[in-house]
Amino acid sequence: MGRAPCCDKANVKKGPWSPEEDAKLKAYIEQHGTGGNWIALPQKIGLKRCGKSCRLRWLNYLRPNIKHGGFSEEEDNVICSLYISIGSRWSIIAAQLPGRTDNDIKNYWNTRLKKKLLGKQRKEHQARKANSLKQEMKKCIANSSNLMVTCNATQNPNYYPDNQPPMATMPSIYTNQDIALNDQSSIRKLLIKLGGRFSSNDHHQQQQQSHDGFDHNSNYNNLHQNPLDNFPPPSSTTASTQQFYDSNSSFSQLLMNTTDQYNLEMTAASVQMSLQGISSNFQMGYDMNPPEGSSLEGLEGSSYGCSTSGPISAESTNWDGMGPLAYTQTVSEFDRCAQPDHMLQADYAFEELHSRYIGLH
DNA sequence: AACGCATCCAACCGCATCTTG
DNA sequence: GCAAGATGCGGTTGGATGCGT
Repeated sequence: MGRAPCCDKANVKKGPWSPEEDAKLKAYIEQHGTGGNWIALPQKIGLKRCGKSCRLRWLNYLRPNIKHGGFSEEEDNVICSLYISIGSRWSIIAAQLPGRTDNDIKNYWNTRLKKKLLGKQRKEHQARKANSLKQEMKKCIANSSNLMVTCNATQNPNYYPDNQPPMATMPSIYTNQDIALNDQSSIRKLLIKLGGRFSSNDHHQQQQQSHDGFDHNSNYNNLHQNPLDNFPPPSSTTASTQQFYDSNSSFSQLLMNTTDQYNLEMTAASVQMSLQGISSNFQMGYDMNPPEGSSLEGLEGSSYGCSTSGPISAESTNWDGMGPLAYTQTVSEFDRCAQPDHMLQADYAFEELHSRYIGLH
């Protein structure tokens, strides 16, 4: 048995409220209150409106002390901070901002604040990259390669358990200091939110032990405490993620469409991590073909890259100890990204690697 | 001036949760 | 404990408006 409609759909007025309707509703509620029954309210007043519509009109527009527009910088920060912490719980966010309604905040976020933050982040990133990254990355890759060829692939699953090789310098390209949210991790979380969340499958996958018996999750968990994990992902985001993946068989393929500059960054970051024996639950990206003479020679980059997952290891970084590869490695957390926004995802990928790197030192 | 496109935001819709009998 | 109705919430829609060409 289906639910009975809350009102007679055929006889209720829809669309914008007239000043007369507003006046009637306002006068009645100010004098009598809502009476605890919105459904019965329109009949009492003589309005041809659905009770839900009356409630919405009162809460979002007519009740006293409502503010519209003109969000301050401080309010922007509150909204962003809460969005990072609790997601799109607009009613909770609105409760922290007197005079603001959930609908108003939601509209403000969707139409302005989100774009403002994304625009700033991207603009800064691109400018910074244009100025300094090429030089730094060249140096970084050169250092990493020199170190890598000295590695012994027979060492333990962590690759460098006892004798840590010297570190090459990672470029510090993510500072985001003049965004309203000043700390990098907040921005990172925000970008994750903008892209999507872990699906339950993703999370489950992260909890699995790696095939080599090493507990890769310990590092993972330490570095990826996501305060949102306690909240189930919204169905729409999950669907969106799925839709995105349906049209992009793997993120790594998508990655190939981003800039060469980015591939360089990813490569450098991956190599650096492997040098440190950082054990992370990685998914191999779309890579180049295995080098000549490797036992994996003949495997196409795409088939290998898209099907392999696991920790950074001798196998994934050094191909039978033959030296560093110029492959691109992507993190499995990319599953979070729901929006086909290449640059944002690329930004986040490297930033994620960078965060892990920083987190371990 | 006219047209098309982008943006904004009030209002709607459907679903989940809460309340009541 | 259950069913029905009421309420609250968040995603989405579509009309109004602004802006560029």
